[in-house]
Amino acid sequence: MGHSQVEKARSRERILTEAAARIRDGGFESIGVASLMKSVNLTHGGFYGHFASRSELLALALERALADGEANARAAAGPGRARSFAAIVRSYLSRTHRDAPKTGCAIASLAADAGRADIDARTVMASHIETFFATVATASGSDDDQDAMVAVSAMVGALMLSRVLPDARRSDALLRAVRDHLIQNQTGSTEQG
Amino acid sequence: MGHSQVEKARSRERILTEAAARIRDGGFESIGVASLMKSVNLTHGGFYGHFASRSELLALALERALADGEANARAAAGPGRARSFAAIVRSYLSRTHRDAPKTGCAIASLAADAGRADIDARTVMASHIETFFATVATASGSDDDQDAMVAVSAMVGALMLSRVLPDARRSDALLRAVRDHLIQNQTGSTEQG
DNA sequence: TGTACATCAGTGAACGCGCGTTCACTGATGTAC
DNA sequence: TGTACATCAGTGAACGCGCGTTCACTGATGTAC
Repeated sequence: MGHSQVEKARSRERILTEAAARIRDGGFESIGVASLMKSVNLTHGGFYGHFASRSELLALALERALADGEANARAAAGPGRARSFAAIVRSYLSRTHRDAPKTGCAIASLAADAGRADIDARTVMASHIETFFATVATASGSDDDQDAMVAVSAMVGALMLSRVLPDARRSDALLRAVRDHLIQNQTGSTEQG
Repeated sequence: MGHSQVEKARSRERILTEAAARIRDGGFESIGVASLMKSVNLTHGGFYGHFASRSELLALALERALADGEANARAAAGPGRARSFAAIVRSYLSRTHRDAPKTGCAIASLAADAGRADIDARTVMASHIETFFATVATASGSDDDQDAMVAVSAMVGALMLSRVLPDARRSDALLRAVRDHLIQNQTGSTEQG
């Protein structure tokens, strides 16, 4: 059993990573200290050597989840390549993304929870929402973010709704409809028929 | 203290109504049997005279919340008048709606929770999502619901995101951007510049 | 390099608390006569 | 209409359970000499 300082840092990392995945999958309430530690092969007592409280962990896990989702989006267009607006939309509204909330956009998974949370959580998520707006605005070559707001709202909404629909065909159809619409009416640039 | 059958039915109604408001405000986890009963001026023991379990109440409260939200939307355009697409969008993306989740659209409040829930909850919400698609399609005079899907996704996404943003000005700007965009590019009818 | 000791990451039993649920009870309701 | 009684809506104490948190302990780590 490892007890070195290096391993402690690794343990903390594993706890945080697991927590970030879990909150996206099942919401904040899905995290219990005991079960979280168990899934990382530690016992619950050790938790407090890493975090002051469950609440502190949740705050850190939210930041981690948001950063994770952003990093995933960044990687989506392929290594090194700049993301086009279409590439962002295609990966965000893919079945892959819909079916993997654990590793996906934390804004879509946790916006409702954040909306009910304290000002700190909302502020943290807000900065990531603004980043998303800016990223989309840039990708579509727009100077103001009005159209980016529309595109981001549609993407987040469609992803969330697609995760509710139990009929796979309808869920797919929803993703496809929003994807096609956004790509055809390239927000930010001139309207295309 | 009333104990008649009529009052029992009223009690049940008050519990359900309160629960439907609460889950939209704070999610399913915000409902505790004791505190729910207390806010309706009853004691926790009586709960089980009305519902078999907390879980049964939650299922009923979800249906009620979804129906409530829909009824509100139906009333939004004024009594008796058919809702135009623009009227739907304006009321859905109003600051009033954003600031009153308790009485607002349960899809926006609970989509993430539903996405994580069992098939029953997802099926119930799915039928209301489909109704929303159909309502918007009809209001915009379209025969297929592709464009309605886009509009609904954008509305739901924008409402949720607007509830996260702590800066009122940014939140307002988001609602306005999506509202204006949807109304200008009347989905379903011919594109307008 | 080897030994002695302090540190500290992780263990697991124990805690207090709040929760959903049960149940014996109370007293108003409503029916039978 | 009035009385006697059964019903049953609501009460509140008590339950078992799981949770977050604490803490005395263990044994590997890593430092001092």
